[in-house]
This record gives sequence, C-alpha cells and structure tokens, in this order.
Amino acid sequence: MKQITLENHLLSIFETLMQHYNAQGWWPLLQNREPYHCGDYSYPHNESEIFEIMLGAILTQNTTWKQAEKSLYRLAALEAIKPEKILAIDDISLKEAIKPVGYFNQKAVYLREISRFFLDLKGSTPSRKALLQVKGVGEETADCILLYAFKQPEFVVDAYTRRMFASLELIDPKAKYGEIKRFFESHLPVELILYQEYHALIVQHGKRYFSKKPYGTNDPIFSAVTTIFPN
DNA sequence: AACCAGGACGTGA
DNA sequence: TCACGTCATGGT
Repeated sequence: MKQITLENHLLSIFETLMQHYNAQGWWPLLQNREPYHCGDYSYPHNESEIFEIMLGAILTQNTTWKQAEKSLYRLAALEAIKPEKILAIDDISLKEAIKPVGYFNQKAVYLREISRFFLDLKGSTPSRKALLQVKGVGEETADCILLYAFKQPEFVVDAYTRRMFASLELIDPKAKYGEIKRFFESHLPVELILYQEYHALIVQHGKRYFSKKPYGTNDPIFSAVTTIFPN
C-alpha cells in the first residue's frame, strides 16, 4: 500500500480532477479551440503561437479568458498578433482593440514591452529572471509563459491555487508566491504535461468552488476533491 | 447595483 | 518587506 506522502496526496488530487474534468489542453490558442488540443501536447508549433500565448497571458490578468480571447480576435483582425505590428500600431487602435480586458492603458504598454522582449529573444528561451524584468510580467505571468509558451516545467500559482490548497490545509493562505510554487515543485515529479494540466484543472475547478463567491460547494465534485486522502 | 474576474505596479510606512 | 490603493471592462 502507498505511503501517505504529500506527493501521493497531490497526485491523488490531480487524478480526481482529471476524472471529473478531463484534460483541459491548455494553453487555448485561437486556431485550435474547444476542446483546444486535448491529448496533443506538441503546441505551440511556431513563433506566432508562442507570441500569442505571451499576449494572452498579459491580457487575461485579473479578468476572464473570455475577455482576453475577445481582445485577441480584435488584435488578429488588425494583423497584430505579431510583435512588429504591436510595436508599430498607433496607441488609439491598440487600446481600442484590447478594450474588453480592461486596464487597457496599462496593458497597451505591457504588450509593447513584451513585444520588444520577444523580438530580442531571437527564438531563444528566456530565463525566468529575464521575464520578470519585463514591465507587466509578474511571477504568475512569467510562469504561465514559461510553462505554456516555452514548455518549461514551472508550476503556476494563481488565486485559485492559493484558496483551494489553503482550504485543504496543505499550504498557508498567506504564503508568498515562491513558497507555494516550491511546495508543488518539491512534492511533484518534474513533468511538463503534469504541470500544464494541473494548473489548468485547478482553474477549471476553482472557477466554481474557489472563487471569492463560491457556489455549489456541496455537490459531489467538490466533495470528491476535498475529501481526498492518498490510499 | 455592488461585486468579481486565470494580477501587476507604485507608494508609503 | 508589506499592506494598500489603482487600474477598467463586462458579466452576474
């Protein structure tokens, strides 16, 4: 029989989420939606898709993916899913295109920053430290970009992760980002697909049960996940 | 009609 | 370091 280790516990939670929600197939690209690329983890396939993920990671900050996706389509309509275009386009047009995500004044600046950064990469993979230097890229966004755009096994911690695992009493709710990140990375096998799916599943699960206004917290899916103990 | 969403940054203590 | 205000649209 398995030992009750944190690794077993975290993997049990992951398996249970997978059973209930199936693979999410993140990151959602414009060309490859619903159900995205479930089962195919070869994406992104080119520089354009890598860049699209970087834009999306910034656009979706503190807003819904629905709004971020809407903004990406508006940018696509302007042929602006390209760093050169993001840098060349006028301010009014850029802000107008990303209006749906809110914070458009800030995010317009951030999109140009990340565009400049992307061009300077010249196809290389950025370090986490370098990404964090970019204005508009905080810890979560940096990890999202590394995990989904550059296929680096960096565990992403978001508000849902914090609330969900604090609720399970596995982490301290006021622990710093890096502490929570290290908790997962130290008790989980370092596997890209696992990291990608785990974060995506936490978001899917968190939307319902670990938002600031949770709902349905007594239905079976919620119970199944919250009552897990490794066996 | 407040409240929240797949955060990050700037400021003052 | 840390707590807090700010950014802003769209859905509930």
